[in-house]
Amino acid sequence: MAAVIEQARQEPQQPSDRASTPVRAGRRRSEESRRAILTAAYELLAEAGYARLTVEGIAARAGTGKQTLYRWWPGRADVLLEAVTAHARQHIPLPDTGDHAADLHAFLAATFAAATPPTTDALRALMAEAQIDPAFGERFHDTLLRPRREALGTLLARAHTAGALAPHLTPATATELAFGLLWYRLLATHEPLDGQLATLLTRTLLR
Amino acid sequence: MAAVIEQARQEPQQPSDRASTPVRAGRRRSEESRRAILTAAYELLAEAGYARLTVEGIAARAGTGKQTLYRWWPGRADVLLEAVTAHARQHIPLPDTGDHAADLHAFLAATFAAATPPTTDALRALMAEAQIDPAFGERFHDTLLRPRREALGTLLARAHTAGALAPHLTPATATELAFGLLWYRLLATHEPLDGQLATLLTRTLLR
Amino acid sequence: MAAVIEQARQEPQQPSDRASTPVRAGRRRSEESRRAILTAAYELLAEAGYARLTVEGIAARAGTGKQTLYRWWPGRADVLLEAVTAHARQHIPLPDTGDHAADLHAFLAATFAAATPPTTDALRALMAEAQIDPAFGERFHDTLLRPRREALGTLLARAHTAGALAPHLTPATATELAFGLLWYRLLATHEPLDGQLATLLTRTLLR
Amino acid sequence: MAAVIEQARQEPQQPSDRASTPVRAGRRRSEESRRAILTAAYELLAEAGYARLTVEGIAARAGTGKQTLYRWWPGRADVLLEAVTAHARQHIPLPDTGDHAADLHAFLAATFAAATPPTTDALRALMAEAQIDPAFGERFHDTLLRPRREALGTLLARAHTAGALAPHLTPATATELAFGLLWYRLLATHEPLDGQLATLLTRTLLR
DNA sequence: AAGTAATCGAGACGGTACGTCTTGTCTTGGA
DNA sequence: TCCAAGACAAGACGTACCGTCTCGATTACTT
Repeated sequence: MAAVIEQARQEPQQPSDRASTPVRAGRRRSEESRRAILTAAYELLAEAGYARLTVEGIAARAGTGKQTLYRWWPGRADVLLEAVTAHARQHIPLPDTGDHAADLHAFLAATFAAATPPTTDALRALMAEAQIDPAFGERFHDTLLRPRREALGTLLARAHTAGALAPHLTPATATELAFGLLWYRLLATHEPLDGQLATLLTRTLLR
Repeated sequence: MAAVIEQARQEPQQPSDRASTPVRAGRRRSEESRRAILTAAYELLAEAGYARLTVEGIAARAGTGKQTLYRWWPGRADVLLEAVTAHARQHIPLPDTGDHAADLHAFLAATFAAATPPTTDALRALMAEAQIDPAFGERFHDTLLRPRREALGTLLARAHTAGALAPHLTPATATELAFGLLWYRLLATHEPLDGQLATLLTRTLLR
Repeated sequence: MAAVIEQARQEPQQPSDRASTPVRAGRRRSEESRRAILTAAYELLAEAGYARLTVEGIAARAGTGKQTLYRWWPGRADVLLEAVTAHARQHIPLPDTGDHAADLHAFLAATFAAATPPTTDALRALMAEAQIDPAFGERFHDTLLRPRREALGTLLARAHTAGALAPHLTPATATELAFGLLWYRLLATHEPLDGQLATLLTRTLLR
Repeated sequence: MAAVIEQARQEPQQPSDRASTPVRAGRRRSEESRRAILTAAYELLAEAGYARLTVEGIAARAGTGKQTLYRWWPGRADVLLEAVTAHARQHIPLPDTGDHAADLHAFLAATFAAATPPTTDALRALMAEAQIDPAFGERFHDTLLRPRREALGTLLARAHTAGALAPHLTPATATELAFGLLWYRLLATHEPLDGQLATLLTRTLLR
């Protein structure tokens, strides 16, 4: 868990940066506190669930003040979002081998592989919060949902151009079918997502 | 809105009944309060969103005490669930004309037609709450999700038996694809669900 | 300590009453919580001093919620004020024997006797808060200071009418001299107030 | 206001000095920051009252860092104390003309004259803080209260030696009566202190 | 008609977390 | 060594709701 989060921030990503003044006075943001908060949030979510995940609890577990959390994130959901995106970054490549079916299958398999127990809890919480807090919903969309949707859309557009897409489907709807299935399993049935399902989806979406 | 809710309870449905003692002494449940609470919850959701929908607010708007709400529902989400199911009941028939494609299309079109603005807000809130409160999640599942999934499953099983299902698909996965698309649009993209989409789905899921 | 506070409220005094509606619905104010809060405040003041006397601490010690305190008092200072006035009520009679010197001495001696260690801490805190929060200052004035000033003023007015007041003095200034000495000792020198001082004041203020 | 404070520091007074090393390396204390802090504190007190006078507010108004304030003063009260003593220094002479009544009256009149609106707010705040923070109370006592009490004590001791004190009074109690009246007016009644009152006090304390 | 029993609106209760504010300390880069 | 800037841990503030618990009043069924 900690290991995962420590990997984030390799490239100076500045997830919630403030200004662009090149030289600034004053103490700099504590990278240690940032990581402690992300880790604490992730751990507490696993232990107690999102309903009992509180800003106070995160700060206490992380050994920081609440103000430090509020200074850098709007609330608990954004902390979780950063933790998840930091984690998920490496796992979503965009294969382009020329074999559309292989590419699609690889993408789906990688996506499904990233949606496993520690992360699924966070994803479900984030999607829930996105419904409740529209402002967070937009950030969630921009940060997590859209990039993945666009990646798959690009992949499927290539297939479409090559005439490989199943009849009647557009890249957009095919994307929605794929992610719809993913999220429906996460949110509604809680069934696992495996390679077999990736195969089935590949066959259904392509000719 | 109020009209919709007033229609519910035609058959004595006892949404959250207590015991089965046939005759009991004492004052009987106030139907007026029940309706006022359902209406107030629905209105407040539309006005302020789920984040600001509170038990206190509902009771105040309905002109009842909080205890009256807690006596008959576990919490705000269950009030909303009853309001939605009362509304949605009439709209989900299970057509069986022999024409699988027509049946499926009719089912999907009816389902999509029910998922329109006043209701979609409630559905999104309910799905969110189901992620946060697992106990409610089960009730949500049993009351709303499963019945619809089973209806579509039955319909698609008939098609499957007749060999009309698209290759590789089982009735279960086809159901997930359909509802996955529905919920993905509700939760993630907020795009409308129209008859055209029902046609596309029908063509994709059937041969 | 507790004993003192329990004596308060003998006559239904209703220190911070709300409305005058004779019949009210709803649960009634908990006398137990009220007493627990007054006692907790008094004890914590003695143990930790006014600087560390917090609303949270009082509520925690009293075993009540913070809201219960805020429902009935504006803040910690008003709790202390009620505790002190409940305590001090019995100790301030207004003697009228005809012997002005004896009356004055009795009044001062009783006043000084009430200003002893457990109470003095509270009085100093109240006077301090009165300087910092003008709104509380007015309540402090109306509840505690003025009644005592008026009592002594009445006593000294009788002496004045009988020509017993020291030359140049009015009842008002004589009152200010007496209470000025009292408060100066409480706030500035922390010297004790004894019967000897009452005698000296009596001789100085009367002929 | 600013003018008053700028006059302070004529003799190098070092209000809260550190060590006695005569010559030290490094940047020297900024007299500009010191004055800005004193002025800002005084202004903010007048504008917002002691309750809203914060270290952060003072530093922001003064254009300094908080650390600069904490480096030279223990807290906001000590800043105010320095501002007041700087102001009050010139106004309290110790007359000795041989005419005890004239001397006393002059002393009282000068003292009362110094206790006027801009300063009274600070005095009331200081006396309040002295009750709440005992450590500051001692500094307040040593810096402001005792010197004045000793001055008046000295004056009255001369009168006592000459047999001019009112019967039963000692220089100490007479001093307490005078300052008690002063502070009671400042803290409790907020009535002004005028020359007439000085006359009355002179007549009461002397034969 | 009297008694019993459950519901109702009202609202106080003990809790918990919120998001903000301020404290006093620490860490920067510059003077 | 000091300074302005500003992040930090800590902790209290006053508020908002939660779900529970009295209350007196009302409404039904049972005797």
